[in-house]
Amino acid sequence: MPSPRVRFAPSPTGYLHVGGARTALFNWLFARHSGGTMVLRIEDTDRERSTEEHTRVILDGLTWLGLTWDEGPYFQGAYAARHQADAERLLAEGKAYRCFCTREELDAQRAQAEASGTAFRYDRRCSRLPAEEVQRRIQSGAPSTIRFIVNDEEIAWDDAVHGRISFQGRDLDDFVILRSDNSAIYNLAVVSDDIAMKISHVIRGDDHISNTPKQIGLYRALGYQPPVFAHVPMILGPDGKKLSKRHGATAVGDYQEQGILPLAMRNFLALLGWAPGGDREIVPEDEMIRLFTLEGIQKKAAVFDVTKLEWMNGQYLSALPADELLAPVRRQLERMAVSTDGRDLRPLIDAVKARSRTILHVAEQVAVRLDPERSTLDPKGEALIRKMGSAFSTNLSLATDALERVAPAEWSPEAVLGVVKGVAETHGLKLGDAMQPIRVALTGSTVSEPVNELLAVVGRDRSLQRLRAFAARWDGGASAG
RNA sequence: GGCCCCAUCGUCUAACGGUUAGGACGGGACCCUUUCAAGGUCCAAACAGGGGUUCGAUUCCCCUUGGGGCUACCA
Repeated sequence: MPSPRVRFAPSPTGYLHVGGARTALFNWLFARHSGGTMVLRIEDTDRERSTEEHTRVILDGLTWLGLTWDEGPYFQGAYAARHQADAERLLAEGKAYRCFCTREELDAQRAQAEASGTAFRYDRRCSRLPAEEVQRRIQSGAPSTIRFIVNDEEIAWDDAVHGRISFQGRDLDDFVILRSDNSAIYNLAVVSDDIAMKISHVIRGDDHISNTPKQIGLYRALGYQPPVFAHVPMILGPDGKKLSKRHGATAVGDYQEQGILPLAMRNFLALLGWAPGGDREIVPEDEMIRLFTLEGIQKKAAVFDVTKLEWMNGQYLSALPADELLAPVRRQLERMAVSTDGRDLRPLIDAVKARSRTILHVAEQVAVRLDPERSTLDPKGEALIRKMGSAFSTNLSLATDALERVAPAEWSPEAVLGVVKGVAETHGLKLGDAMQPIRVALTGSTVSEPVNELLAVVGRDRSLQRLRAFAARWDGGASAG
């Protein structure tokens, strides 16, 4: 068996959406698993809506996800001549005919059909035009399209994910394959290109199922064997509707922006509609490739759960060494206009990554450790201050006084821990009542790495300065603020 | 409306005729840490309904219901 050839064929009329990204991922996994070839084809035949900007964003998105292609990108627009030739060949062979119906006439027929409650099908009136009449109209300059003749017979195929799917020709109508400006309609362009590019497996979204019988008709009329079709389920929003802009972030770039790691995104997407079997959740690339099969793809549409994506991202974040997080965190800090003063960020990243779900979150926390003045008081921090009342600033001052006596050279997690413990003992405080105010003062939050490590990573001078200022601000309890 | 696809916890899924229907996210409880997380343990949570087939159906078939997609000189 020759090695499979697959393609990912986005149209550059929008950004790379998560649904498209997952289709690309499945194509890629299939190609890598089977030792096949992945072709990238940009379907830019909709001139009105296609832009170079979109093309670039789609390519960037695929690259970001690590979905490398072996051929292309090819641009469908370059093959207009072949598309037209294929249409004219079908015309010459009597498998298609010229249609002179105008858009207005067709709209009227459609409206009429709807009014009478019947399904609209093109009534083939132009197929009955005598040859001389067709010639006369062409001569007179009347615009025309080319329609493909759909025979009244069953068109079925064995879908690699759905099994057998069958349509009746009579339910389809003679669809247009070539516009009056001689440009090809999607269904023709795709088939013509897939034939030319020797595509053996068409892996695409479920929403193309109803196009498939038309395309199979075209393959046969053109004299070629249809490829294997695999229709992968849609990705839905939390409300169960097709994922769209109104659901918020749907473009791959949005998640990149939000600090999701490409490996996490790819892992998450792979598990949407496919499972490696067993209880696996975090699946490394080589395993994913080894285990992937079209038969393993789910038939049911899947809801995109951002919370689980973020959990998964957190898993990758915790597992990755600070070295590998350095670049994206730096980039984010730059965006936030945070100066790093040439400091080695790795210890700071290590301090916070286990408690973070996104790069954004890591960067924010790193920024706070670089300069506690950047911290903002979160609701839990505020609640703690309120709950402790005047004890908050009292305990904070007590701890600060003691910490001040630690020499700069001695400032370490161990030393600092000993000091705070000492304060708690001397004044009969629970350790938490001494620790938590420090945490809130330094981070604005009740969640962070162990407080002694936090103090160490922030540094002596910055810590003491911030602690003093914070104690003063909340002197006398929450009423002060 | 017509055609097509789909149906296991709220969500992602495992199960390929015989299981106390498993795991993960999220939720709850507890443990651990003389601090918060993280981590660990446990709990609640599903086979849409009805007919068949079968010794036996979540699993195979049919119907109903529900959801989704398509129905352009868009892709």
